[in-house]
Amino acid sequence: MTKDLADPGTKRDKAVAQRRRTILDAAMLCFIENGYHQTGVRDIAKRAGVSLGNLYNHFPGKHDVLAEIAALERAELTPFLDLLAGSDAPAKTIDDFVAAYAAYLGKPENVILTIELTSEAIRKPDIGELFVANRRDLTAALASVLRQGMSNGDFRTSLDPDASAQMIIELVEAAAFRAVLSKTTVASKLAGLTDFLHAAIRS
Amino acid sequence: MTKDLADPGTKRDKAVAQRRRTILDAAMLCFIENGYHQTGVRDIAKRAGVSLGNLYNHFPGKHDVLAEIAALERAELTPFLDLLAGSDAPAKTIDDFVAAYAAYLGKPENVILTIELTSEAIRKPDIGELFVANRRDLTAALASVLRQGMSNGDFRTSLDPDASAQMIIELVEAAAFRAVLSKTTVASKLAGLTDFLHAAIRS
DNA sequence: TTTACTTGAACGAACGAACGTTCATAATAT
DNA sequence: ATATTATGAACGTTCGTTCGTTCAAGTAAA
Repeated sequence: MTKDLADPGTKRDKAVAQRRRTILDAAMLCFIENGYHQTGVRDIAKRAGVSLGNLYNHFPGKHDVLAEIAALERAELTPFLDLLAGSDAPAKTIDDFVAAYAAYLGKPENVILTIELTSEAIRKPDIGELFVANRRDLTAALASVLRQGMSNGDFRTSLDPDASAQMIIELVEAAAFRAVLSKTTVASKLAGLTDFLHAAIRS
Repeated sequence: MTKDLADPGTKRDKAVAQRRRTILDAAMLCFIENGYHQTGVRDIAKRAGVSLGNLYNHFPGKHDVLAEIAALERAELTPFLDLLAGSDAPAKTIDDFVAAYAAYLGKPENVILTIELTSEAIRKPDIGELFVANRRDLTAALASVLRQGMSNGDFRTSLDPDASAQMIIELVEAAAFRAVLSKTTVASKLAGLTDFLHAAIRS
């Protein structure tokens, strides 16, 4: 029998959960600063204030640390999913979403972590699946708003809502990525983006 | 005095140039298959059929091999630059470009190499600069076509040609990347992309 | 409440493998 | 004869992981 789901958790269990979280946070910072492959397990342990051996009591290996971070990233999406789910004015919701998502990706660390995960996702199937799952949720929510807007006349009815949802997300992400590389801001690209976007989807 | 530019090249010089190229090709394949950090210098040397020490006669180090590959990638863009430069029918040229670029990125190895360079570009300034330089050329050529189309009535005059050029390129690249991760084809996404694009830019 | 027993978190030395790079030496072209 | 290229052993470092051990918290019997 495994642990009861309603288990309040002993003092020890809570401490363990906190340690795990500490390690993950430290790993995130390391990966952002120096990249996954340039980060050693010792670096993570040191930053987390945990011994090398103990890290291996909490995680099977380095890869699993990254995988757990990738899973954690899913939680970051909930604000955006909520924003999209509670829509009653599709055109405005899309604008709000684009602005909010751009603001989120305006923090370079978020972009860098995404890129770090991206390049691992190519060759690590488990991370790849998490990656596409995250994207699927966001795309579905956005497509739903697009469909609403197609019904109420906000958007052109010839729109392919699923494909368009993908592209809207990608436009924001690409702008954010470009901002990181060229050391400018996403905000400066937002006007051009929304103009382009309005023309693409509005009726 | 360095080597004369008009130097016809001795037999030896040519052989050396070929060796260099052989090594670069081998390195490219390694980086595509296993990623930059997962590839050892020995892997490159072995694949190129060259001794480990000799590789260091041709390149100062591993990083320089990647940097040279990044520089080489610039040459890959010339067909697209030519296509865009020789435009007399902007609307058609854009469609042709999108189709051609999508076809190029339809080969997963091109996408993977780009991602590999991308994630290095974040922390290696020299590669980052090559990266943005490549993109600047392509964007400029595409923006020029957009401007033509704005004059001749193909495209809406409210268009921001530079920002739009960026976004067109990014839409194709994002679709290609997504195709790699989800193991589908770029071709299947091309219809939705061009529809979205036409709505965004045409008058 | 005190006792003996169990559990697993914490630790860092140690392991073998692989890393990027250097170098003395051998081969070869000019 | 000379200059350059080719070679692979060797270097020192770092990698991810394993291991035996210590010790504190949890459990249950007395």
